[in-house]
Amino acid sequence: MTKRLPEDPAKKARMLTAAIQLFAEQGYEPTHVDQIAQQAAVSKGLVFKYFTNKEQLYLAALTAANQQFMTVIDRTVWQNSADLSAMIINATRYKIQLQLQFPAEFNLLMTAFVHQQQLPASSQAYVQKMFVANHDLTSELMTPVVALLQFKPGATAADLLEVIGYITNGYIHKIQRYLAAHPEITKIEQMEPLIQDLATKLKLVESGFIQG
Amino acid sequence: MTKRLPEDPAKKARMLTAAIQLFAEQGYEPTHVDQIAQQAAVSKGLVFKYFTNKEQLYLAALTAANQQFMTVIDRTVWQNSADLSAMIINATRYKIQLQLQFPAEFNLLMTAFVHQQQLPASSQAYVQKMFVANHDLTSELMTPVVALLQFKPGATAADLLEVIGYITNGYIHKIQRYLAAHPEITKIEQMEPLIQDLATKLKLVESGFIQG
Amino acid sequence: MTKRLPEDPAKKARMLTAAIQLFAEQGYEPTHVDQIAQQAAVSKGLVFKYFTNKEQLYLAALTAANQQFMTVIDRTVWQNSADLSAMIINATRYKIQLQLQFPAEFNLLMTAFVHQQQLPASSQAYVQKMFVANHDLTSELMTPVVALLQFKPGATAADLLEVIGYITNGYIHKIQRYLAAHPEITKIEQMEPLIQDLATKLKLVESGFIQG
Amino acid sequence: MTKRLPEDPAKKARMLTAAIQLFAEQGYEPTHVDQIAQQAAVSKGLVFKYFTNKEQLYLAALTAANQQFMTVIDRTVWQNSADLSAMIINATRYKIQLQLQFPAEFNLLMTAFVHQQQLPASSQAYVQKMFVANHDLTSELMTPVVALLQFKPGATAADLLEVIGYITNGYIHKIQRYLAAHPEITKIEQMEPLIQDLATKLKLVESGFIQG
DNA sequence: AATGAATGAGCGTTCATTCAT
DNA sequence: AATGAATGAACGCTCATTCAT
Repeated sequence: MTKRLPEDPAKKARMLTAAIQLFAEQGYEPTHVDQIAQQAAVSKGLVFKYFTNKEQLYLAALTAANQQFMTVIDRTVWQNSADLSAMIINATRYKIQLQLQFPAEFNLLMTAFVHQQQLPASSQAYVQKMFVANHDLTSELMTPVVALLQFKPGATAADLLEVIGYITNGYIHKIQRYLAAHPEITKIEQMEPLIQDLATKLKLVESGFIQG
Repeated sequence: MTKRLPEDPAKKARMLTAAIQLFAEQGYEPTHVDQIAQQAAVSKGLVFKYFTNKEQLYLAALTAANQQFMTVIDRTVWQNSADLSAMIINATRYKIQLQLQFPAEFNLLMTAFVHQQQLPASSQAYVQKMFVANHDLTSELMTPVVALLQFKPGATAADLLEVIGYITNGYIHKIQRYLAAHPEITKIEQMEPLIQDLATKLKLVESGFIQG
Repeated sequence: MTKRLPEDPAKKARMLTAAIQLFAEQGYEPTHVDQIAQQAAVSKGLVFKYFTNKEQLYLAALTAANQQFMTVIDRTVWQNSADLSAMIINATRYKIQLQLQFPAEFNLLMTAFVHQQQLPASSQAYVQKMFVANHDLTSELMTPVVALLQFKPGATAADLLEVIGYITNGYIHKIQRYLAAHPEITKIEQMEPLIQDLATKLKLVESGFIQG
Repeated sequence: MTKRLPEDPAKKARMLTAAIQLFAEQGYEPTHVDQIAQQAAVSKGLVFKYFTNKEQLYLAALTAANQQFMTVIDRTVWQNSADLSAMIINATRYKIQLQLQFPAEFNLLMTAFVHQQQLPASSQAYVQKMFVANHDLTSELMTPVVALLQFKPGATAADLLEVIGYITNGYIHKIQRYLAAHPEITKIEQMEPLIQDLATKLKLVESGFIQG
């Protein structure tokens, strides 16, 4: 309803791109608005006109990064999988692909949780909500696949999802560290060994590590 | 009566306590030396006399928090366990106890990794080393127990340790969030349901979630 | 109306003027950037934007003061002189004129040597070079005149130049002290007695004080 | 009349020695009371008890350095000279000896004039007076010798004394720079060439540089 | 008398934010 | 709308001075 200010979308996009990259690389405090403006090839004043203050800019960067993934995401990756392990492998492979494609956005979201405490309370709630939504989406996509499984007595779908969540989360961090240490990697194929390793582990979680 | 010492241990302790708490709550950059001095009820000058500069103070806080746990830690918790799950449960219960007893120290160490990039390079190396040492200690304590297990074909002790690492790590964060949201909890007994839940999950990882 | 320039020359000039005056009056350490900003009627931040730090500001003040004289200096004063005494008198009269015209600049340069040891090493080199250049210029201007003189046995042009250097140097200080004590003096004519006195002395040095 | 506080003369002397050396080496501002106390092997508190504040300490150091020379000075050096040049040479040689013997004191007095402006007005007056007294002493010692000279028409004893003052002053600075650059020099004999050079110049001033 | 731990005003410097153009 | 010069609060840190012991 409220008439939006006429904003140049190209400039706004450049600012967000710069913000995403620099906040992801350096964190919240060490990134200066000056830097972002310069990298976006706009004036500092315009950054404040479009985003009010540094905190809002950070939040906008976070939202944009999240949107990036939400827009691009291909749900069929989750849906067209034979079984749970295959699904997770597909999903992980897909995430790595996204990470290779949008490294700055990916990094920003990964570090966002951590920087929450450095932001005013109001922002923290927003970040929180975003992550909950992400988590819910993943659950939603996984639930139908898990529902088909035949669980042992005492085991539940929720338990398995939670455990898988911890493992994949840990693995994503491992991969991120690996990619950061090996910037020459640009193709998903080069990550295949790690993906297969994760597959093995997930299979073992399904069927059990221990003889008996 | 009390002889004035070159370094008053009471004051130094107050400064470290304040530093641990504030760095843990707010992170490195947003915490100001003034704040720490005020909370420790000493002058700003004294903080610099005792710790040279803000970076060293952070490092000292980190070291003190780490020492706290290293000193107090009871290795028998790991060693006197019937099986792997029992061991991890004992360890987790023990960690929760420490977290309840030294919440600020615990939080500081948990966030230290994350703040690494915001610290000068020299500090990063120190933090890194500390965490490697911690990880090595855990591995050392766990290895003998895992060695006794009978693994299924294709499963290895290393795989299991890695997976367990991800799960317990995720669980520790879950518990930390839970405790932060429920400050009324002061006794380990109140956390018993969560611990039992973790136990169930670990058992399932050992034996498998899926029928057949 | 006035276009806002990246560096407002009026402001920069005000800062330099203030810096020259205050550094000259008080020396390097006792002069505070706050003071300079206030006297120049700009914010402290702007001083740093224009001059990076206090040391560079001092150097800029020094350079500006030096430039002032280099630009204004009229070499014909040295060149169109009948003999050595006349030349030195002309030069001295000219220096007094400059001192009356740019007292702060003059004072700053006079005290610069002395403050060298209180400046960071990098600045010392610069100051040193500036003074050597000044000395070289004076020598260059004087050499042709001295070369025409008929020296007594045992006397050399170099000796005479050195002695004259000590005397004029001492005299310049004397005049500077005199002007500082008599701020009502604004015209070179009022200094004529001192100049004539110096002329007499230089003549005596040429021909000798002592009978026989 | 007023009962003096019981002061330990040995400690006071150590403080003054340290103050003289450090103020001479580093100047007023860059020298810290901490440093002086440490070098004097007394507590910082005692320095303030004995000298009230840093400024008074500086003044005391100056006075002590001056006293050092006043006490030690051998007036016969001036008095037992055949003629003016001999007298000045003797005096200069003597000053160099003092400079070698009490380098810190000598340096402090040489730089005092310059640091005057960095001290509060009250101190400046004191320093001023000290230098005037020194000058008067030199004049008093020289006057009888100069009085014996047979001056050319237009030349006066006062003129000659002034000119000689400038030259010797310039020369003392030259020697001081030379000694600072050649710390291996410890004996007056090593300075003899410079002294002879000065002698030559003074003779030339007496009799004139120029033929005819 | 003597100490040196403790203080805090004040320094140089940074950077988010404002505003004249 | 867009700029970037200008601001000033706030930071980390120093050091003359004080005062409990």
